[in-house]
Amino acid sequence: MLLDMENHSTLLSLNMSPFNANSGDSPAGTQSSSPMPQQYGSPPLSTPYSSCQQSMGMPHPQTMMMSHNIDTSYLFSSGNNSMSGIDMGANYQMSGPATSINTGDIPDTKDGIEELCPVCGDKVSGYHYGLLTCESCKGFFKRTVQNKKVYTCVAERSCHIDKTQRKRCPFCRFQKCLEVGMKLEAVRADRMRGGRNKFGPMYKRDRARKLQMMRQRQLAAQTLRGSLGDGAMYNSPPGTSPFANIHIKQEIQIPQVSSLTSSPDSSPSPIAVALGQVNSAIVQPASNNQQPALQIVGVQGAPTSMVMGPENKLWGQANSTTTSPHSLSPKAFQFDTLVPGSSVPPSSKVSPLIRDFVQAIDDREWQNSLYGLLQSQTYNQCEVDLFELMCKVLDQNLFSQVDWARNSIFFKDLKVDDQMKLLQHSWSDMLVLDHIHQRMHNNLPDETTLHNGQKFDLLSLGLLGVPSLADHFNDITAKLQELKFDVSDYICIKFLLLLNPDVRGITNRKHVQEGFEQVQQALLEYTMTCYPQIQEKFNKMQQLLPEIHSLAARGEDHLYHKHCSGSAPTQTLLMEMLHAKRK
DNA sequence: GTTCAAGGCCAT
DNA sequence: ATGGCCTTGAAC
Repeated sequence: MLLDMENHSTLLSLNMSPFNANSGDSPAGTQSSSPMPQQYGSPPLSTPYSSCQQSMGMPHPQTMMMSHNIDTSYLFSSGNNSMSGIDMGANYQMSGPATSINTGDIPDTKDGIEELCPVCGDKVSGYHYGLLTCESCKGFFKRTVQNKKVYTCVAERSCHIDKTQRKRCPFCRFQKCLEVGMKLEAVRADRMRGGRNKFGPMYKRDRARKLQMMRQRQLAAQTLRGSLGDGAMYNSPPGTSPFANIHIKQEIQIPQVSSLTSSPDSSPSPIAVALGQVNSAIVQPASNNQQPALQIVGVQGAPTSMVMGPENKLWGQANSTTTSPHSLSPKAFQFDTLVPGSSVPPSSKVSPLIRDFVQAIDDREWQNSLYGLLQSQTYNQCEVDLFELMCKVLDQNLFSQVDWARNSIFFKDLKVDDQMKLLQHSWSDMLVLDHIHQRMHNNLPDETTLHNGQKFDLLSLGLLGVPSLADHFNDITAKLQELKFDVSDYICIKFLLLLNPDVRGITNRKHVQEGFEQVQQALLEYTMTCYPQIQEKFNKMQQLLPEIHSLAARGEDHLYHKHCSGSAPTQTLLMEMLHAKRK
């Protein structure tokens, strides 16, 4: 089940690859040696994070991996999502449009965009080491890398970094530089001056995107002005007008999963952790990414369902470039909130089992997580690898799925071994089914524009990255639509996929079988009672399961081969699932 | 020739 | 050590 240990060890180097300039395409082809000191590559695996006083100048590989760990641990948060502990200080201000709107000029990127440094919030002076930062953070980053500085945090490795306090803790400042995406490999080992590096085209594209976004905003503002009358928006107090002063305040709610790919050798496998194999302990989300992310505390029996804290801001409303999540209620499908004409049957006709199933669905959370991840992953990034991003989203969905399962009736009573086997067998089917559900019942679009302007193909999530499966996917969706496939059907089918008594090696097959049959019975009664006009709805739905399975299996193959060719992130739950099935 | 993101310099 | 300003030089 666990990934091979050798994978774990290669992982360290793999994980460092973005920062290791020894690859063939180092900037300007000049990098001849890693700027990192030795301990960078050989972390003390046995005592990770043991002390913040530990002298560690350059970020430890493990601190770079914290995202993964946080991500794992979020499954175990008990209603106290502390992701807000990651304070990116991320003011991404675009005040340019205000000027341009007033003057009617089309701004250029230099005058039009006034962004704040993602590290400290100071004024940006240009692109430095991969992204727009201020002059001081540029210099700080350069000095740190060039001189192989070793910093220590005297506090909790979570110091707030802003313009006035950035000098206080270089350790945390450098951590933040890395978090926001400053690139080590852009610092030249040979100190050659001048010229351009491989990031040049990226900066150019980023500039073009920003310009385009500004123009779109300006257009929108002009349209709005036209419809509201000229004075309308200028009379608003600062910050209240939709366009006069556009602030895109970003709060990272889902940790970046860019380092989702790694964990120390000694750590349990993602799925084992996710399932709570670790002494049934609750793993608390790290309050910030500087700390041991997988803190195992000895709290037993605490609630483990994940509830977004109120501090988790949704996808920025001001962000006009990204499709907003649909207005979903916290629990999107409550039978009692039935509206006339809705396809959801009245609660009186629904068995308590199904009612409970449906009420446990939280689609708003699903979409928040999705858009939150897309947001955090593209934060101040000129361009991201869309396939890699898709894998990260799938991985996150997988974590959510494990979390859902482990809190679900029938499943939660099983031993972890059985749970693993069931999940290994059904995860991809369930991912596909989830996507069908999000698309059918929550109008999930097939595409969204990321914060950096790139288009992200949401449908590819449902296709597990295989575009050619779109027809098959649409065909299945159409058939389900004909059957008036509703939310109750969805969740029951999901349980049937999960509680598959035919999975090999299940020790407590009887319990799985009982659960399966109870859900089957409930679904059968439900379809007969609520959809008597649809002949054989139950059977027809069941007949579609092999089709979903075949689609998912093709997606799995594709992902597996991408992984084997080195194109997919490693050491993710997703990849572990792919490997598990092939063992 | 111009641009602009690298590295360097030096007052603080 | 910091950070504002200067110099450099490949890409355009």
